[in-house]
Amino acid sequence: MVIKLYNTMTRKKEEFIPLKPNQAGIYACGPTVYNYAHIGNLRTYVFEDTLRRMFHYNGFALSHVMNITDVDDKTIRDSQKEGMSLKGFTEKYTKIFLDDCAALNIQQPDILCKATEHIPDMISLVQRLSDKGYAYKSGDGATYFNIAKFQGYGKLSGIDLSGLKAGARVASDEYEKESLSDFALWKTWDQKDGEVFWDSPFGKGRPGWHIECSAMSTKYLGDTFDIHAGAVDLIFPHHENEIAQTEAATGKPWVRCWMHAEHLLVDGGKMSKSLNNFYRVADLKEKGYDPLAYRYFCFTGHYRSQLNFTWESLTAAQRALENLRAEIAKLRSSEGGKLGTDPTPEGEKMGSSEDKDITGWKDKFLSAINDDLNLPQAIAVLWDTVKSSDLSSAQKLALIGDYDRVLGLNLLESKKDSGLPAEVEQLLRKRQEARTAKDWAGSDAIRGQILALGYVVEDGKGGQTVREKKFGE
RNA sequence: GGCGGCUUAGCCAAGUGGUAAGGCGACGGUCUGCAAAACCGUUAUUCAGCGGUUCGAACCCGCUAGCCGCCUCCA
Repeated sequence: MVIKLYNTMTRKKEEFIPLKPNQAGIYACGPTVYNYAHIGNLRTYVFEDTLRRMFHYNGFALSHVMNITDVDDKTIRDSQKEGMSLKGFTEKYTKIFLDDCAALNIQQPDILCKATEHIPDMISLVQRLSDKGYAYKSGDGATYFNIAKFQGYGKLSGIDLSGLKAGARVASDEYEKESLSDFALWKTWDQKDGEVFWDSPFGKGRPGWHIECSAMSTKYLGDTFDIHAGAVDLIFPHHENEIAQTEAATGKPWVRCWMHAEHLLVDGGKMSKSLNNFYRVADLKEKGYDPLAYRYFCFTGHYRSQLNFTWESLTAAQRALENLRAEIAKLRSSEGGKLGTDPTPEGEKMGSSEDKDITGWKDKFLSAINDDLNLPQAIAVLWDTVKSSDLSSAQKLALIGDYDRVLGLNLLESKKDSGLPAEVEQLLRKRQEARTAKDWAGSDAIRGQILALGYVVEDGKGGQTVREKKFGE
């Protein structure tokens, strides 16, 4: 089936045609590891994860590369503030970032590359630019890219350089550049950098911000590759500058499709520390939310739309996920346990005659995700499947397992049946006694005690049953 | 000032020319000692407002209002 993706460069949804059949090379801008990632950052990585999973679902082989920016102004500044070495400092935040990703079931890219481990690659790229006349050294020793020499600057962002002079933020104080728009390829060491520097033909210093992405993406994916992804704020100047320096160096078209995720808003506005609406995965956990509820929440809006985060909407997502799990548990029990924990682990054993009913459903799901990753639509297909009256429980479970290869919500992961706490068991016995004696007040009081322990008692025809309480119950 | 985007029920949101997906919530019914769960049913004659194109528009065009983002190191 055709895959359509929106390309920021052309501002259109286009059929995705890979450079090599059934293979895709993807470069995704990763984090600068100087602080904790917030949920807005993570939205972008959830998006990239679904992109990755969508390709796998379509049977593509993937080279998915992500960088870790572990040297820049902020990492240097804040590592000094925390009294740590740059390496120790960035490793700390890299680990936290990866843990957060794991909590959201974001799969690791095939190649995770650190800027500091690719300095020679960057130096040789700057050298090439220098040899071709695109770079110049300013009075302070830093090496800059000369934008005036590059045809087509601004083609991604649509920015008009002549209008930039009226811009609000133009830092003209720091360095001596020929043009305000020129950007650093190699920065000169200064005292504030302390121990952090590398020797290079351009002097002692460190790479500019953009050069790492050009150097590492072409190293691992070639001079031209399929997709470059990131969040919208990177369109300008980061990606614009990357294009300039990469295409200037190679003389070839670089990225075939640019994909950008929109921002997460909080209470209708930008997340900011001063508004105290700067949330981390740890904050969600602390409030009792399942991190995967945040993943589900991300799927309720399209990646190219701003999505408004509120606690109310996260709660809705949490409840929806719990309801989904409850439905799945019912499907399982109606299968009488004859299935294992995962009826079709790969979801690929379809196609046998009895499963022909489900290919129509699979097509619906595939159409949704192949249409520029329409996850809200895919979620709707999931619910329609769960509620369909035309499918058997086994078929539904097979489909859910299949969809979940893309959704990554661990829908078929069976909860370890850890059993009830002894305290709850005891209360249940006491409550049963009270009920036999028709002591309703006593029975209700014990129900309250059990609820306080996190369990809900329900009285059905076969007596009382317990389940874990739902969020907010 | 320049550029881009958004406005769909109480909330979160799909749909982008053929007559309003899905989730959450709410309400009514069945059941229950009461609840809960479950099941059944209800919940936008209408898509910010006005005008235009069209046999037909939430979807295309114009204007108005409101909101958001970017304009040199922010995902």
